[in-house]
Amino acid sequence: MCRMTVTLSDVAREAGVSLATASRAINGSSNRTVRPELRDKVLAAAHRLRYSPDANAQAMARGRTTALGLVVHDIADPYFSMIVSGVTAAAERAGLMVTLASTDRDPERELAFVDLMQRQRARAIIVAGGRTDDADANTTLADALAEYSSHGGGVAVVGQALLGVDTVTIENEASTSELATKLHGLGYRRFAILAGPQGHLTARARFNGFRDGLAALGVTIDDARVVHCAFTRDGGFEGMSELVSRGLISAGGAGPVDAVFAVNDVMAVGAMAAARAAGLSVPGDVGIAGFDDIITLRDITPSLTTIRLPLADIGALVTELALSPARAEPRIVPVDGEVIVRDSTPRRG
Amino acid sequence: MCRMTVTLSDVAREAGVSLATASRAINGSSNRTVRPELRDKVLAAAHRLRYSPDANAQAMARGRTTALGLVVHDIADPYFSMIVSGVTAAAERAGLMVTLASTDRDPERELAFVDLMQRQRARAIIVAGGRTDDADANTTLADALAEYSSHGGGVAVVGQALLGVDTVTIENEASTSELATKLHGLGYRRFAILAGPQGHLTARARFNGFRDGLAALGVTIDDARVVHCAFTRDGGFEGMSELVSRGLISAGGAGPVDAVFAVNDVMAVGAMAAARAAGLSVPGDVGIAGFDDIITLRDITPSLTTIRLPLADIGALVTELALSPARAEPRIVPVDGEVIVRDSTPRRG
DNA sequence: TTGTAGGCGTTATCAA
DNA sequence: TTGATAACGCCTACAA
Repeated sequence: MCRMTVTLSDVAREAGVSLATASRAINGSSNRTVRPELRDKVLAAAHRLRYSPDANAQAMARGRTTALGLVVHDIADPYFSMIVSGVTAAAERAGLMVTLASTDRDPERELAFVDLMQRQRARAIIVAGGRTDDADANTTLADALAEYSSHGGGVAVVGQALLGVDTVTIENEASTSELATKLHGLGYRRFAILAGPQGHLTARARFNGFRDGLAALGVTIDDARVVHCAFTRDGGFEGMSELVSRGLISAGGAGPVDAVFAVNDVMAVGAMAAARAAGLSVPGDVGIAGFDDIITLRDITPSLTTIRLPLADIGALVTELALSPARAEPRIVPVDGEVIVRDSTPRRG
Repeated sequence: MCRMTVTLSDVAREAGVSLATASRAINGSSNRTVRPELRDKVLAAAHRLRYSPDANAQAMARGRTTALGLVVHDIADPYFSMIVSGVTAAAERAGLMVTLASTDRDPERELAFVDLMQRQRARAIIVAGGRTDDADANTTLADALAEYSSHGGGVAVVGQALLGVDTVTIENEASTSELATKLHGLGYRRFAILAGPQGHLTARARFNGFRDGLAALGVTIDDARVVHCAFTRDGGFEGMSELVSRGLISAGGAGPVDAVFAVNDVMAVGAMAAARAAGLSVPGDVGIAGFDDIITLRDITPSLTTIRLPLADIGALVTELALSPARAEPRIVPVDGEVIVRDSTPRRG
């Protein structure tokens, strides 16, 4: 039934060769030097005994592992699951296995995972997900990553470049600025913004870019039209409800606001739901735009004006960064978003 | 810069104690026996030297790891990412790290991953995702899992109970049968089905359940109204387009079909898009129902009649199964779906 | 309570 | 080309 584990020694004995030879035959070590005849004998023995190499022992002997650590805020969020998809694909290509942690934005859990990967001697760690402006948390994480990195581990993050490591940054400002310009070009003039949580840097960047884009066109957004809310569907719902209850949006597009920009797609969808719940029509009474171009939401009605991010590519990219030899200076790789205008913001007569 | 790795020996020397004592102090081994005074000295030394235990070495010495393998078909699919979310949460509670593979439904990659986890001596392997009727692939996978299991690894799958291991099954037939009954109760009589791929067992079960539920009410579905298509959004789109082009669905609900059941939500959404693209209205011209109750799609318009699955719970459940001591007989844990009627299938006058 | 020493399964060095 | 044998970093009887 459950005989002891078969080790390489067993295989060697079975094949009538030395341990060293068996090792060489099975993994074709550096100097490919083992007579085919013996090699086959070893392989046959290994197969016969159902030998399975112990990866932990190999890792120890070789001094390197085959693990890649990946931290995301929330794996159930389509934004992250798409990035993870890109990472797993790239990792598989690189012959690595990915160890995943979904930390729910908890700095302590992020830290714990970095420590865990450090102990696992993982080859690299990837951190996905925007930071907040919690300087302590960022510093602590940066320190942990630096410590890990100083022992030869690769590190890369997607988000803001403030962890002192290779980073894939999203051109949030530029993209939202462009979105603002396009919406303006479509005839929108009176904007409100569902700006996400206060300390959320990605949310902030998207908000700033949008506001600045408008400012460049001479349009300003007063504070009463900026609602801070959770970075989630429910946050969008509540934010929009707030706008409605403030009397900013009303039927016939006659309200003080003719378009709402939500700093991500799921918020935008929540906002749409809130609008409907309030008896308002989108885009009839108000236009709505989001950010991310989440695939699952591509069939929403009306189709959502948004900014497309190549999330899977970003995952692949950050993996390459994490795996490539470290530079003295951290590399920053900016990724552009593409504004996509759809039915949720038709031309405003 | 990159000094050699700090080992436990270094810590022991620095603390002026033996290796054994250092080991006991740091991990508080079985018999908690180490004078507080010494313990503190060791801990201080460890901290001073920035000691990080080598998990691989520990795994080898202890003879057990802390890894949990998880295979899904496609991590970018919200169905799976939700399950993964449940698994990662449960794994964290159990003090395990999860190693993820997204296999894109490729049997060879599934196998490769099981083998990989076998070599890693992972504590357990979880396989999420319905099987196909490819007997060879199923047998091969079952064998690999059995082999793994015979070495003491835990195994559990969510899907069909044909791998000979603990399984969380979805009550596909019962749920879809109930859905059929409810739709019938709402006045629908002339159904078409977007049935998914031919060999896909989950798709088949959902189709069968729906058909049987109708049959019990004296309603039959002839083959012309069953379209096989990919288990994806695009599959749903194409399937619906096919139905339309066959002249089965037309404006005013006057066509031969008054409701379409898609075997999952993303297909249903694709079908909605196709209906719209064909100038048809949902639910005006045709009702549509799906399966899964994907959260991200909960705000789709019209809101989708579907069957809710507690996906995160399923993830937690399958994790518990995988981690609990193996039984002689595989356990089968059925999970019910809950029919949720929404706007996409209003009462039919 | 602490220390000594053997072992975990491989790889790698160095002779033969 | 092959084979002893020493690491690899840690845990754990067993002995002191």
